[in-house]
Amino acid sequence: MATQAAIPTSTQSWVEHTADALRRAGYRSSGPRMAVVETLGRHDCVLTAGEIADRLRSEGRDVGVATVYRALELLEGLGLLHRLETGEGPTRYEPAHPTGEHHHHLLCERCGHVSAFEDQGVERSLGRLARRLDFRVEGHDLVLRGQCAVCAAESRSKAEGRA
Amino acid sequence: MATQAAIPTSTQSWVEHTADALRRAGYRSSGPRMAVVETLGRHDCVLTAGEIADRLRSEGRDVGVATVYRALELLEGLGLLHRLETGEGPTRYEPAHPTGEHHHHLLCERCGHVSAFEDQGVERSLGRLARRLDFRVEGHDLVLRGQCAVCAAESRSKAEGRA
DNA sequence: GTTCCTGCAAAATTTTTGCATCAGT
DNA sequence: ACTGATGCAAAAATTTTGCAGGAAC
Repeated sequence: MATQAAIPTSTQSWVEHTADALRRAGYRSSGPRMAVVETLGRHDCVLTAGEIADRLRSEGRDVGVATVYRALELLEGLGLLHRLETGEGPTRYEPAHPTGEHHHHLLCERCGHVSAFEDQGVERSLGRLARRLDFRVEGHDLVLRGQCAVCAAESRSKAEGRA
Repeated sequence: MATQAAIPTSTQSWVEHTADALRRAGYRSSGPRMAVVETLGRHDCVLTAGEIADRLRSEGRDVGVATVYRALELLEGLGLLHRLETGEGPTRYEPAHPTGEHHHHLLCERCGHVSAFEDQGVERSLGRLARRLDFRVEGHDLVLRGQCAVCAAESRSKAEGRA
């Protein structure tokens, strides 16, 4: 029920869907803008604005940071991206799938690693909750904080060593 | 089950509990530090570092921003504060109650207002989920995004006016 | 040919840090 | 007294903005 495995992202289709959505909304599919979209589409994990700019630079496709930020802002406004803030470091972004299918995140507070999971039980609870609140719920963000398996094992063995 | 009413915060006791926890952890209960704690304790809603500094200044108790940030960092590290990032504006903080009792937030994306709610159904789902993951879950953050009742009413009446 | 988009660089915002001085225990 | 905490101011890190030139439609 709760999957922690790689989430199938059918990258290509999100990039295509995004290009369509931009055109339909009257925006241009310029080179730099699509370079940002393609970079996001190639990674199922979250990326920061800086990381996107760096990756593009290392591919020889220099795109100014301002352009990256503007593209991210536009895409998020169109519901094509999800934003994730973990409290450490800059804001991260990842593709939002048109199916409404989405996942949430596990943040390891020791190593900073972010991974994804899905859980239908939680989604159902959130759906029921949304119907009860005097608030028009349009989306939700959920982050579980703690220690990933690797770090948990490390801190366990350290504790044993000390004992 | 889902409460959106004011959450009883028994302010005084959190401030006292925090002073104790600081002392027990070997930290000093200095004037500026406790001024930050008391400001947080007087508000059940979230506050930013800047807001805390401003409130203190307007009370005549000037505390440097650096001190506010250092106090917030310390308190969060001791589990005495929760941190909330909404993606708009600076990080917000609020008291974390020693009972483990906690709430989550509703963020209105139109007016930026943040309110709180509790829901046992969601908490139970999250508990079940945590047991299934290969991850040592120590806490969770949940933000529901959308429109508050006021903004939803406004956008509804605007739509009618246009029709 | 328009109009939107980009890149650069400067500015704004938020948070962190170094260091001399001060206060809590 | 000792040691940690503060305040200031400078720096770092992240994001936004103005504007002249360039690219998409």
